[in-house]
Amino acid sequence: MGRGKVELKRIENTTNRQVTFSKRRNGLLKKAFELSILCDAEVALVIFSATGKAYQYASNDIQSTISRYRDAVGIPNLYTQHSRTVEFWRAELNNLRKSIQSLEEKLNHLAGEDLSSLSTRELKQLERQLKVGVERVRTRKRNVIVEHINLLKKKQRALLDENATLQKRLQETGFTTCNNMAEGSTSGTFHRL
Amino acid sequence: MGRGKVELKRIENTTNRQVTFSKRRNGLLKKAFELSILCDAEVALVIFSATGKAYQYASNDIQSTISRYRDAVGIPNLYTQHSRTVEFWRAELNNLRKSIQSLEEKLNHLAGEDLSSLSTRELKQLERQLKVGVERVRTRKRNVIVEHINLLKKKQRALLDENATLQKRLQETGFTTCNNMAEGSTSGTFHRL
DNA sequence: AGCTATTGATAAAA
DNA sequence: TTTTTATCAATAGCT
Repeated sequence: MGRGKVELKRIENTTNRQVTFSKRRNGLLKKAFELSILCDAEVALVIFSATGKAYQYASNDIQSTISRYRDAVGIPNLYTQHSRTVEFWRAELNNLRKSIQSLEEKLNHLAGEDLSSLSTRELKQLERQLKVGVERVRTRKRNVIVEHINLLKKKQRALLDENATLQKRLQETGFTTCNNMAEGSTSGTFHRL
Repeated sequence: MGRGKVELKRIENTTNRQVTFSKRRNGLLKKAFELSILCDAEVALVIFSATGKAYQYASNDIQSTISRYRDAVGIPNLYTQHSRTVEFWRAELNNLRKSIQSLEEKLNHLAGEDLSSLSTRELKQLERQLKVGVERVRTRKRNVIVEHINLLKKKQRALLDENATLQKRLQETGFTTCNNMAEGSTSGTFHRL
């Protein structure tokens, strides 16, 4: 069609190519439209020019037609994939929620709450567990206090040493000093235990 | 083109419609192909017949062309939406995991483990909490035992009543019986407390 | 599925 | 670009 046949290859002349694109594009869009009307077909057509401009015709809706096409061809629909992923995450969340519920129940039991569901046997075990916990906490508390005391003792000893050294120096430099000068000294402070 | 003009409306004659569909479909596919070659264009074409059969031409790849089209038109890409959803779920999961971690830490503390991070003040509080727990569990245990005892007493009383009634009936029917016949009776059993 | 008379599309030119 | 026009291509109605 036209004043001469055209080879089926890229039209090298830029102007020609662009003109032909414009005409044929319109023709294609028109024919797509006609096909959908005349034959009751669902058509979706997308064209990008070489320069990147987009043209489109869709008898219904591009998204839905493409989606239908994917289903027809058996390509897993993104929506399907999406919902599967969501299902997966939902299951994960449920698992974690259950874990949390279980942990909270245990915590409640240890706090002495919601015990009505427990048997005598379970109550005994719970009591034992709590006793162990109390004992360990007490032990730890004792240790902490002992450590603290030891630390303070160490500091005290260091300060005493320092005091002795300072007194000694003062005596060596010829000054006499009374014992209570150590208190309020700028080079060291006695901490009360 | 053809022996007569055609109105732009659905062809009512089914055979005609199907034949026309076949012809025009091929024409459309051919023209789509020619456009992509002659003018260096990117073309994607999807056709569904009225009967649901799918036909397609794509100079490059349907998926990529459609994706490009979406970008061009500014429709948020499904992939983007998808990854956003995933991000959302991931955040939810992380929150729950943190909750679980926190609960487990508390449980550990109540079990007297991993106490090194606790201050003296916190240790004191923990001990108090455990003591409260123990006390409540003991109370519950006591209550359970008391309830159990009460239940058994009630049963015993019922059985004693039954025995008395039975003895009375036996005496009324003229039989004499000794007391220990009640034990091993088929109508009632003494449960040991 | 072929065959043509016709109509429709479009290449080249303006 | 769009219009014109000469040609070629597509296809409607028949077989």
